[in-house]
Amino acid sequence: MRIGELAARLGVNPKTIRYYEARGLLPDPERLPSGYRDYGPEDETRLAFIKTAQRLGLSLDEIGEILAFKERGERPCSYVLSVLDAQLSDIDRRIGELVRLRAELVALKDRADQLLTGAACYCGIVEHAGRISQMTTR
Amino acid sequence: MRIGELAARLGVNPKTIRYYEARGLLPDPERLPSGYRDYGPEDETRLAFIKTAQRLGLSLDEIGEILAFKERGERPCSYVLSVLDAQLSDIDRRIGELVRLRAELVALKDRADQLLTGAACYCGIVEHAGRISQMTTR
DNA sequence: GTATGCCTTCTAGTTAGATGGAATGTCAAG
DNA sequence: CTTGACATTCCATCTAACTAGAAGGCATAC
Repeated sequence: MRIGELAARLGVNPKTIRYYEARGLLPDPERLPSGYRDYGPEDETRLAFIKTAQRLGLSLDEIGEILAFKERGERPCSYVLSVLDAQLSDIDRRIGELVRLRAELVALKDRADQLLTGAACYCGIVEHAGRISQMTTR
Repeated sequence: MRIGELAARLGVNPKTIRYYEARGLLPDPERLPSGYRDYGPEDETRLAFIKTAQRLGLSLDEIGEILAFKERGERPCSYVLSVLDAQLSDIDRRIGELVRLRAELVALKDRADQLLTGAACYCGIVEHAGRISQMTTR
């Protein structure tokens, strides 16, 4: 598959894919006789992984380290292990924080549900609807 | 407490606090006779919330909406509720993804532990130690 | 009484991550 | 055989979120 199709499947800009390649996050792809990049399903998997990890707050550098490590068949050094450990405990902390934030939002919503008796109402926030919908659909 | 102390407690730059104030994330604080900003514990709580939410991937705009909503005593409109719902389901999705990523990292680490028999070893990644430690200590 | 901290406003630079545009080349359909 | 969608590279620009510096002035601490 060519870059446009891969980009469309994952909902990213083709430029972003070339950018990731330049940053070493994606391997140099096969090329068609025409010189076009030719991607397979494993590239799609890898790109999806990058996007997911990114949503979770990992930087491209961190994601690159994880990917490099996944590829490396050789013996890892203890330094690499410690990086991995650090990432793990970081993730644990984040899960905890997310759970707490979730609880807070739920409480907020419960309070809101009680206040809302059914009829539509007007409030200042709606005037920002444009900005908010941009915000929530990105 | 003045801006410097608040900044130090939370580990942020004083400039960042003024920046948040300018963005409307923090309320205009009380002022000392001297004109200095005077913060109380509730400001610290709020700033800590901002920083946590940010680590979890929310943008300053999103955080602002949540905070504005928390403050608003009046009846929320159903639009606001739907924004809150969207944020909640987003958070649920992220928790799930984090748990999966965690499992993946654990598997990776287990494989690594097996390979590592005890002695130190050299590997290419160590040559990037500078970059990595920058990365993991940020 | 002199550092050091904070105030204001303004301007400008930084980083990460991505995106846009120009100039040029390739491919598939009609 | 041309037209429009896509590809290439290179360079430049954009956004979010800071962060820094300067100018000029008052405040507080040792």
